Amino acid sequence: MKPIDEIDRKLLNELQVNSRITIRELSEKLHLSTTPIHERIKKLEKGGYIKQYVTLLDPKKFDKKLMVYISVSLRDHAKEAVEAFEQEIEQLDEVMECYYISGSSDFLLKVFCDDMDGFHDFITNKFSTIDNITQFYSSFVMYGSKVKYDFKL
Amino acid sequence: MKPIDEIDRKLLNELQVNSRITIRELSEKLHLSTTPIHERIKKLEKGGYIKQYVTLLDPKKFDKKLMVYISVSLRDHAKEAVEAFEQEIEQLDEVMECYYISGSSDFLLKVFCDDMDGFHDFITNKFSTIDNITQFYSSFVMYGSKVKYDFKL
DNA sequence: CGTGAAACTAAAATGAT
DNA sequence: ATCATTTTAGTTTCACG
Repeated sequence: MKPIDEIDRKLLNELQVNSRITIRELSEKLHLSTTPIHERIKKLEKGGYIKQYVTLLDPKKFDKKLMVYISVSLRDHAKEAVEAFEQEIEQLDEVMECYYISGSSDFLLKVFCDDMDGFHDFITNKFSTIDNITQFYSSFVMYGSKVKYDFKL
Repeated sequence: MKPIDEIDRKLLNELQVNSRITIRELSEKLHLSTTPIHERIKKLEKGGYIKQYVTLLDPKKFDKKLMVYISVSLRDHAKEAVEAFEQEIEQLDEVMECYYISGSSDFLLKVFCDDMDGFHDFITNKFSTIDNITQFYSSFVMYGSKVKYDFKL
């Protein structure tokens, strides 16, 4: 697909940090009428540049007070075994992100739990019942000093 | 602030996965008129339940083809030294997330770069110039088998 | 690719229950 | 706290430059 120009960049920079901005507001900020703004957004959606418009909640307001990164090592690294692991992870609501990584472990998981009791329950009753895990290491997040979702375009 | 009820939960579940949904659509899905939907959203925003409406882009479409997790160990763990490190990280556009964690390292960083050359440049010219870093370990993300931003409410 | 206006659709404010 | 209505604002399409 055709490359993105300066107007698209400005458009996306606004949308990244506020997805509920109106087309009117965007047209004023970019000094264009609403028509090209509307058409460009549709084009960027169809072209796959825009993946999703999401609402970020405050996890702590919903009792998700604990964020944990878990490094996981598997025993069997065959394609089927890895995919089976991924499918099991897919079922777990607590796992927000799961990445296949290079290095000393195989997967890195970002997990949200209510608290330590909830994490204990997650590990004993859900996570550690998954076969093919040889070992895992949990890093508890004490706080986030930087969290953003927008790229500098 | 007062607790969230079943209607708020449904509302937030819809908004989490599509922040550009209209109030009308929400009113149809929840079998309510637009007024309470509108008021509830405003209340959830003011109450801090809703943090931000963001647009997620496809990093690969913007040449951010490499995602790397970096575990960082610091030499000095005094409050001022840790805050100084955080402030340096704040300046780096490549760092999307930075967490202070428990365990064998101090910080975990999520970093996006164009490619290996870009990562090399980031490490040599930006990251490793930060004082107080004793060692760091990079895990390259080969792929994400699960990435979501919505909590099950 | 862009403008500007028309027609359509939705949001916000109001008063009533 | 919700509904029905009105007013205000935003979206979308189209003829045209």
